Amino acid sequence: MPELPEVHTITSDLKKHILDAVVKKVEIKAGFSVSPSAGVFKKKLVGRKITDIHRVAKNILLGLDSGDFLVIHLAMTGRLLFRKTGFKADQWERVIFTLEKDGKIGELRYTDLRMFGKVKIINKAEYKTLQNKYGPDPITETFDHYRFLELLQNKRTNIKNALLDQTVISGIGNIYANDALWIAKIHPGTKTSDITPPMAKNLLAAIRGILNESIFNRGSTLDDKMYVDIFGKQGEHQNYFRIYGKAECPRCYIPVKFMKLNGRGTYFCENCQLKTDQESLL
DNA sequence: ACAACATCCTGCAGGC
DNA sequence: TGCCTGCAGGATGTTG
Ligand SMILES: [Zn+2]
Repeated sequence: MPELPEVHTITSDLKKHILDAVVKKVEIKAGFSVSPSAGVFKKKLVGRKITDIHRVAKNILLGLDSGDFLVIHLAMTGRLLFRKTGFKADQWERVIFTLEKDGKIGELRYTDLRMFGKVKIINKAEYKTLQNKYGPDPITETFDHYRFLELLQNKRTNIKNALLDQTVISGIGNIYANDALWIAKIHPGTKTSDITPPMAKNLLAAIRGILNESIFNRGSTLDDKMYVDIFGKQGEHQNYFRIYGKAECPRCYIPVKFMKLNGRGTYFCENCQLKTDQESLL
């Protein structure tokens, strides 16, 4: 599923290929809703130049020369595919943007099997609101583990659920939450109130480490093949998962435990992931 | 106020 | 074979 590394990969590829492109045509497929509704959406987009491309949390933002932003959130099954006009139709096409850059025409296709994703145009004020609702970004923002711990402890829940809360820290999804907790040797069910500064330090380093590693590997493509880059190519980081989807702990060589935590699949090792500060036991 | 739960939707796997 | 159930999980709306 697209989390920070996958959205980062897509955003940086888009920056290389469609920055300064002009939107020539927009087609919204039946059954899919954009915001504002189709007529206004097209009017705000056709003829506009894409002057800026960046990521906010798991959103892809395309800044327009009108001052508006096209915001795309892929949720779980959304894809952005960059195709030559006439390239065979993709599965689950929802919105087709025809773009012109340097006299060449191409298409940016938003496809989404389950249609949980969002495609919308927002103005500058709404952009500010969007930015402000998220917790700090572990890749693009500098903050220390004391600040991180403070944010975590604003939530009275377990640590894994807090990591998935985008208002605490942005960009982490279920896969990297599982793996970061394994790297930091923290049990996913640990209450945020039981996290100590050394644990927060390890965890923040684990989060930054695993996200950067996945960015290097161009993201993770699961067996469902849902995440691919803008050229339809799979990521590689699924080959380096630590605990997510694993049967055996790579540190202890014992079976991995699986449970549902707040409704999400949670993998952990009951031997090396504890609910206490492991340093303090020494 | 806020944590936990239900919901949106489709495709696929597993059981009978 | 084919029907049914459950599962996947990001974000939001609802419940307690
Ligand atoms: Zn272990």
